[in-house]
Formats: sequence, structure tokens, C-alpha cells
Amino acid sequence: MSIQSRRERERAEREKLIITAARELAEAEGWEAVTTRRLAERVEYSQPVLYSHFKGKDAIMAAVAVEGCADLAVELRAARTAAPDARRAIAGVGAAYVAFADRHPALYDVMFNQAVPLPFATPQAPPALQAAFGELAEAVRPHAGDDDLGALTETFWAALHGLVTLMRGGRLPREHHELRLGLLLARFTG
Amino acid sequence: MSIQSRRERERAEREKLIITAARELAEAEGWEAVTTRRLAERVEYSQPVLYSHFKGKDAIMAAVAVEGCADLAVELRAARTAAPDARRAIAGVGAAYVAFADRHPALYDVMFNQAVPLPFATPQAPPALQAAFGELAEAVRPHAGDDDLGALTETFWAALHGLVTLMRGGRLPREHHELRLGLLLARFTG
DNA sequence: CACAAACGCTAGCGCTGCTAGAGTTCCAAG
DNA sequence: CTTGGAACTCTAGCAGCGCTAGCGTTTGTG
Repeated sequence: MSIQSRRERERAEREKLIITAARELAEAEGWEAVTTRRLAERVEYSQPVLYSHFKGKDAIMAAVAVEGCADLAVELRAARTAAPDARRAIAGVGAAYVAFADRHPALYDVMFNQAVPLPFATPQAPPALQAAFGELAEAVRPHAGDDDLGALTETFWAALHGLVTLMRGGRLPREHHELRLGLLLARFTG
Repeated sequence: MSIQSRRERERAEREKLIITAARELAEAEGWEAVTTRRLAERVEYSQPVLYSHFKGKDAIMAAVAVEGCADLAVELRAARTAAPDARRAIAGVGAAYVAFADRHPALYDVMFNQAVPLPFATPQAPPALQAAFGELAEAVRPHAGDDDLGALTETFWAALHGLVTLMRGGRLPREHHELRLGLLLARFTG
């Protein structure tokens, strides 16, 4: 029993090692630099070992995405609970969301841009993702009025996501960013 | 003179052929199916011919993106001018934008999602892109009040973009789509 | 007709994600 | 203490990718 459990523990540790290495590589050089060869070299195992843990590169990216969701949820919660009132709560959460995307572009990309094999808009979605969405919803709630909270939160999220991705893709000028964010918040706080 | 001009014309026709083939292939099977080999086969030339017209695959995608911008501008203009009042104008333009993205996912992707070597948020941006943005701005203008029209248009655009991309990535449930769009419009028409 | 320039081709480089099959290590039963 | 077998990791390789060097043909000109 003990031997088997030790093996399982070592396997889990190695899996965690792969995920961390993938994340670090991606955050340092972007996902196009994360190849199975480089990743294998980094964890000091051969390529096929990766495939004994994950079905493919996509699955590794999905695992990193889940990690990112947990981190995002923590930061959103901190921003929300630190705010003294509802108005500054939604503003703080919005700013925290944008700051997260700005600090972790590769992580954000795999979470919300790239196609990864993860269930999203279903009850089977990763708890970390649901937690992050829940933080957004709590920040939006006081400003929802009679509107459906879920749909309104989704809309607010989409707006933040659009701002973030268009700006990073060079489609929006960076200099208007704060102004745009302010306009968005004004429209969502009545 | 005539011989040279004929050659130039034929070159231009072939370039147009490449762009059209790339667009058709992408719209039919997605950009991951657009390889230089398949594209070359489709236009019935060898691979290196592509590189005598375009610097690389990215440049071909950029050319397709510019075409897409022109198409989008036309559709947005039609939606805006067909509306009887300002409220229905912005609603119509928003719906037209979303419909375009829905009908041409691959085209939309290369226009606003993927990294392509195109100047965007500058005066050097393709006229077609500026035209499309201009249509959005005209639809937003009556609802801008004292807010900066440019920044507000950018914000509205970002919100639409977020709705579109999150939904296609499976991050938002499709069934709430109309509801979300309605909530967004309500927030932008005061 | 001879020549030179323009042009498109074949072949190949270094890379990608992924996998078959060989070889090794390790634990358990005799 | 030995031995058989399962678990595991490795090397090597496949098909495909974007891209390019360099050869051979075609084409218009003096």
C-alpha cells in the first residue's frame, strides 16, 4: 500500500512540475515558445512522459488555465472585499481584472482566448472558474436592479474581456485605456 | 509598355486569387487548415510563388483581414442607414456586428483576434478598418452625450467583441445571447 | 538568332505534436 | 536469494508545418 501510494504521490508531483514549467515558459516567452520538446527538457524527462500525464499539449494548457482561474478568483475577491462601497467594489474588481490580464498575458490567453478542452459555461466548469465568475457577479449585484444578474455579469465580463484583448492585439490605443474603463463603469453603475 | 502592364495585371490577378483561396479555405475549414501547401495546391502554383507575393503566411492572413474589414463596414453601414431612429440604429449596428462575426468566424478571427502584421489603432490603419469603426462611431454618436465619442465607441466595440469571442470560445452560454445584447444596448442608450 | 533577365519549380532545412517499440528498472512470488 | 512479470522511460521516427536555396525553363530584347 505504501509503495503504491508513494508512486502515486511522485506522479502527482511530476504532473504539478509539468504544469508549473509550462506556465513559467509561457509567461516568460509566450505559448508559441512552449513546445513539447522544450517542456520535456525543462522538467528533465523525455517527451513521451508528458503524454503519460496529459492527452496532449492542449490538455497541459487546460491545466495551466485552471491554475490561472484560481489565481484570478483570489485577486478579484481581494479587490472586492477591500472596497468600502458597492461603487468602488465594481470599479476595483474591474481594475483588478484588467491588471491581471496585463500582468499575465499568456495566462490570460489560455484562460479566455485560446481553444482549450475545458467545459466552461456549464455546471462541470472548473470550480476555480466558477469562483472567479462569482466574484464578478457579487461586484455587479448591487448595480443589477431588476436585470438578470447572471446575464448582466456575463455582459460586464465580456466588456472587460473585449477591452483587454483588443488592446493587447494592438486594436485599441493604450492611452485611452483608463478613459474607456471609466466609461464602461459609468454605464454599469447607472 | 503593354507587355509589362499585362504582366503586372496578371500578377495582381494571381495575388487576388491567393487571397480569395485563403479566405475560402479558412471560412470552410478554419485557419488551422490553411497551410501554405494546401493553399499553393488550391491556386495551382507551387509554394514559393506565395512568397513572391507575400512575405509570409501572416501577410496573406492580413490581406484577408483587410478584405473582411471592408465587408464588415458595408454591412454596418447598411444596418445603420436602414434604421428609423438613433436607438434602433445602434441596436441594428450591434446586431449586424454580431451577425457578421457569427456568419464569418474565421474571417472575424483574423480581423480581431489573431496576431497579424497590420497597423490598427493609428492613422496608417487600413481605410476599410477605419470605415468600419466610423460606422460604429456614427451609431454611437447620438448616445454619447458629453462623453468622448472615440473612447465611447471603442468601449462599445470592445463589449461587442467580448460577447462575440467569449461566446464562440464556449465561455458564455449561447442561450443568453440576445438577453446580454439587450442589456448592453440598454446600458449604452441610457 | 543569341543572350539575359524574369520566373516557377523541385528539393530540402529545421521545426512541430505525437507515438511505436525497445530497453530498463523495480516489486513480488516461489 | 532468485526469477518472472509488470511498470515505466527512453530512443528514434512519422507526417506535417513555414520557409528558402538554387536550378531549369520560359520569355522578351538587342
